[in-house]
Amino acid sequence: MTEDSQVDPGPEQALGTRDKILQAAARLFHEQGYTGTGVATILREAGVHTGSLYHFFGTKDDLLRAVLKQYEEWLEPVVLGPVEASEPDPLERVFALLDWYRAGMVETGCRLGCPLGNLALELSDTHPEIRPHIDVNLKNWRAGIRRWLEEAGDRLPADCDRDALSYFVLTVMEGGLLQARSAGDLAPFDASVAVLRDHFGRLVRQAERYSTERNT
Amino acid sequence: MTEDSQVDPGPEQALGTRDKILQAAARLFHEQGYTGTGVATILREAGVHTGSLYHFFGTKDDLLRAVLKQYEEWLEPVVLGPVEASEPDPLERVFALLDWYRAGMVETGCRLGCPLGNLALELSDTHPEIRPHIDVNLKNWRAGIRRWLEEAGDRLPADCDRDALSYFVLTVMEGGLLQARSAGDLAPFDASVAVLRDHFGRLVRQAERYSTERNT
DNA sequence: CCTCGTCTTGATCGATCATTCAACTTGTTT
DNA sequence: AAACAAGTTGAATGATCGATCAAGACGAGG
Repeated sequence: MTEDSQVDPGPEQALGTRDKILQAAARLFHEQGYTGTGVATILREAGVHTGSLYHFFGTKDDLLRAVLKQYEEWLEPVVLGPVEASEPDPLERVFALLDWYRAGMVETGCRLGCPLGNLALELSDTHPEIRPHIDVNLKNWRAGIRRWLEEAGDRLPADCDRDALSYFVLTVMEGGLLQARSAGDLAPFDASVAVLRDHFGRLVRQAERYSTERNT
Repeated sequence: MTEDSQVDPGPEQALGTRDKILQAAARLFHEQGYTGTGVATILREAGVHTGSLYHFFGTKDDLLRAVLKQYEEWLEPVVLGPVEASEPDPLERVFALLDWYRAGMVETGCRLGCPLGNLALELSDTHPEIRPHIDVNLKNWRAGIRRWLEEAGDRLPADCDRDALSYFVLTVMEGGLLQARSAGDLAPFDASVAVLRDHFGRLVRQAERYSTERNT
């Protein structure tokens, strides 16, 4: 019996035990937070047993680290890649990213928000050994955004601090999501994105102004 | 013995049992989060016993609500008032507020951050009955900021959406703090505030430009 | 067929979780 | 001084916490 007997299990069922745990843990940490999620719940949702979890992950902390590692690996293929594929304009990619997050919030009725942001605020004080792992993720996000800003070339003013601006985009995203979740309404997020767009508009117009001056 | 015997207890010791619990709970929720703080810890830090806590607060949830209520009452006297007293310029008050938060982060070595923001991300999904209480607090903050923006009058462009801008200021604050705590460094916060200041500068210059045009 | 390493099963551990409660002290009212 | 409410004490509850571990299942290599 080298071939599969009976039915072909769906791709969801085909996950190995380790991946089932990882998937369930990621979802539950996102929904309920790290401290708020018990190991027993992860086991139940993943459909595995105690020993399996502790076979692959020595500790609940280790499991969290594995989840954060997976987030690192997903950034390019799941987040940045699709955005770059759907939006050629580097500056518009910033807002496509924000829209992507917005769509996620609409789907869940203003719940959940950013998994990294949630863990960041929950754990960066109490779990010092976890903080760097969250920081690496945010750093990668920021590097992706900065790449777009640099691609934009002279469409942004030459003296514009693209590093600070890449921090700023993440800031707007996380801060906007925080307020949207508290309000149960996307208005705070939308208002924040609108102001960010206004700011980008001013930067672009300033760069255009300089460029036309140079050509006369 | 109608008069106090022996020593006059310091103002810290003079707190009633209820206030001691409230103070300890507020501090611990801020440091460790709501889920991460056990009732036993609150009792130990407050120096009271089980029954006392449940005499004044029927539930851990009720205690959290009382903490949030206290935050509401503290906003004017502890936050907005001092900022307004120290900084007469309404626009500069926005940045004085951000500086006030920054100073708190410096004191604690980039720890803690905003107590409301922490609770917002931790609980707005899992504790739906708490979410409105957090939202009211954020709404009050925003109202205070919007008051300043309106005081600024025509120093901001007439078509400038002050409501969106007040959302935006809070967004920058919370988003900047989140990144600063993850990084263990204030650079993300400072970079974000710098961009915000740049944006305000552009708004003010736009308003000035319009005003001089009108006068010629 | 046997054995070894990988993985799974599930009972079990002590610690901690939020909460309850009856007994007790204290201060005020009559 | 009797009565009563307000507040305190601390033991005890069952539930759940993260983690351990011995026993078994399973496939691969000899």
